Amino acid sequence: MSLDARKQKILQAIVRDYILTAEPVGSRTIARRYLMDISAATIRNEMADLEEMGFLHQPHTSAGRIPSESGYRFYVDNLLDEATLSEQEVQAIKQIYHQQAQVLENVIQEAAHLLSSLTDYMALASGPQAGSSRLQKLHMMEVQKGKALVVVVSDNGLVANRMINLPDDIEQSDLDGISDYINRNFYNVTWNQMLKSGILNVRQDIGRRIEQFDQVVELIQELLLGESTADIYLGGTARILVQPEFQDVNRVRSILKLLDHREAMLSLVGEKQFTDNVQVTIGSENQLEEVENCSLVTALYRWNGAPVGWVGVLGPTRMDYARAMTAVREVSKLLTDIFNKG
Amino acid sequence: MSLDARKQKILQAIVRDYILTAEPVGSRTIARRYLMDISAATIRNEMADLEEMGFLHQPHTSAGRIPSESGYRFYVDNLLDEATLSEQEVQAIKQIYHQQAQVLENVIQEAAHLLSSLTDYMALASGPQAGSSRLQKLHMMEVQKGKALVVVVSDNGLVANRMINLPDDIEQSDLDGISDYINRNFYNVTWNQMLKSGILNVRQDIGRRIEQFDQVVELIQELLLGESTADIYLGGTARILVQPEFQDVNRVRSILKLLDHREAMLSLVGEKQFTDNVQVTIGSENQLEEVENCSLVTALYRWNGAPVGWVGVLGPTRMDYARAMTAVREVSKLLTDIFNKG
DNA sequence: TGTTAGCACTCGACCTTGCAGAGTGCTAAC
DNA sequence: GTTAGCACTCTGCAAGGTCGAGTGCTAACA
Repeated sequence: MSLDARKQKILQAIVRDYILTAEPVGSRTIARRYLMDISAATIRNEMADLEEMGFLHQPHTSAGRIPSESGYRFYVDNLLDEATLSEQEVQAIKQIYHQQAQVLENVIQEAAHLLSSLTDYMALASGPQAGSSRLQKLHMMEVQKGKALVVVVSDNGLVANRMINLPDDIEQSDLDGISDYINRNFYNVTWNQMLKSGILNVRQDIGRRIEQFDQVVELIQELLLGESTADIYLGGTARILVQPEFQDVNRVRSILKLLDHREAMLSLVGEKQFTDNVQVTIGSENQLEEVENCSLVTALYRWNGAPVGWVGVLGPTRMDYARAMTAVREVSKLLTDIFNKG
Repeated sequence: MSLDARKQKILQAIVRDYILTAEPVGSRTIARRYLMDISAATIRNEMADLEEMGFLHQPHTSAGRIPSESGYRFYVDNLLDEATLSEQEVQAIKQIYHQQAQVLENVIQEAAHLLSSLTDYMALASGPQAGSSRLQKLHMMEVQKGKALVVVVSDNGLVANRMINLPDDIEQSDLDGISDYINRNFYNVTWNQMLKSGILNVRQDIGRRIEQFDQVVELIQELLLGESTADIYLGGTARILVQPEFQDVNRVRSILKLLDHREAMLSLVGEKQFTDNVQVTIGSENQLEEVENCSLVTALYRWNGAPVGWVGVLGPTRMDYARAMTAVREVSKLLTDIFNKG
């Protein structure tokens, strides 16, 4: 039994209506509201088929149908109409672009808020994490006797810093020597290349002089590999509570627990995502069971051409996918534009 | 009518029982469970008095009594017994202290998690914000042609950095000149003193050479005055949902909305708090209406003797104040210890 | 004068019952 | 292959009844 045109139309109608109302959809509703040229009885027959094929299910005998995860999946892959943003919404996006003083964190945070207000779901955004970027500059500055600040910059413009302790006999000139050495030998070099060309040897040479040189190496590694427990920005956490499926506190709890484990949130998106398309993960397609009745819509943003982070929304599986996808796409474009204009 | 010893005992019993059960407390319960030497009828009379005095109220005629905000206030100020932490809990605290690689953000985040798990409420912590600290060191490094990173360190060990654009004709040696000048003239100087001794003049001198010198000044100001929208760390957001008063989603919503406005969360604690004691704010004593049926227990932590940030828990007004206060006190001490040992 | 027992009363929580409405599956007719 | 009709199922809701916890008041007691 294949999904002929009529079945597809019916499935589409059911998904749309359910997204709108959050109530199980009956055959009569479909006949009246969406497909006035066929009767409810016919639709009932088709619905029975669709249920057997796994695209729908019934909460109980005398209720309407609800799309299953495969139902949503088919809808997203085949039946979706592009959504468009209103002129007003487009303006709201542009406003961020033209904003003053674009400090990295603020821009991403604003983007998350914007995305959440566009979709009415909870928005997530990762801070930029350079996958395998290159060392641009390292600097060590003595801040007070016995304490120095190490600052590392990558070619993507990311910055990391850490305070380290020094033995008493080290002076700023020694630090300059070390950072000069590193800058000369490892400029524009990735972490992997560093390993090969011997940053570990440097560690041995210098290790005697700076006990905590390990921390410097670690800092470089974290920055270049993007392995730091990078920042996650959230927007509209409270908005998910508006959705009728989250009226029950127990359902919300598992999502909120995620907020406590930001490293877990990074894993939500994972590494599969290296396409420019908007990605949709529906229900249990997500690895984390905390969000097994949620869907996630995400997209990458880029910095100097390379993907460095992502934005997305998390909502119920009964999500307005068309709208969410458009909003996520536009906001990710916005971030890419902002980061590449400077 | 004054609060004689017996009334105090009864109030104490009611608050304790209500904290425990979250159910309105009846006279019989008190007589049986707490004060077996007086009868329920007597307690009823006393309770009527306590209600008239504003320490209790009744949800409806035939229900028990619930402490009012003034009831909690009197309890916290006069009737509280010190709580103690279990050996196990003390160990958990010490564990953070002895942890490796104490990166600032991680330590504070861990502290928030710890505090939340100790109390079962939501924990908040501000990142260090130096109130009026002193410039320790400024460094400007050219990262690529036309782009420089400015790094500023305060005497509290706080670090801020920002990327600025440069005109083409500026080189690293020029940047060094400028930062040398600032370091020589403003070392160990507060923002207020800088204004007096003329950082604005410097701006005029140098302004011609670096268009974006404003941003450098702004960065210094933000760091020294602690006016940056500093980081707020949260722990156990999901835990508040366990409390019976937050079974209703609408009550949770207003709290979660706070999470979206981190600058508002800073204002929760505000400036009144410059004592070393643990501070308790009950219900509408809080400025923000979002938390009008919550209580907040906070304490400062210090860095080199100066108060730089705070930790606290947010829970229902029916909070185990004794325990919360002890936990908050210990965790704030922990942070102070950690920051001062290095 | 303060304390206590007893009693009538109140109110919410909970259960049962009955009904209306929405929706289905099946069958027979078109 | 499509449709109308019908019996059946299940939820949601409102009405009514009972139970139990708790109160305020009064009268008796120490």
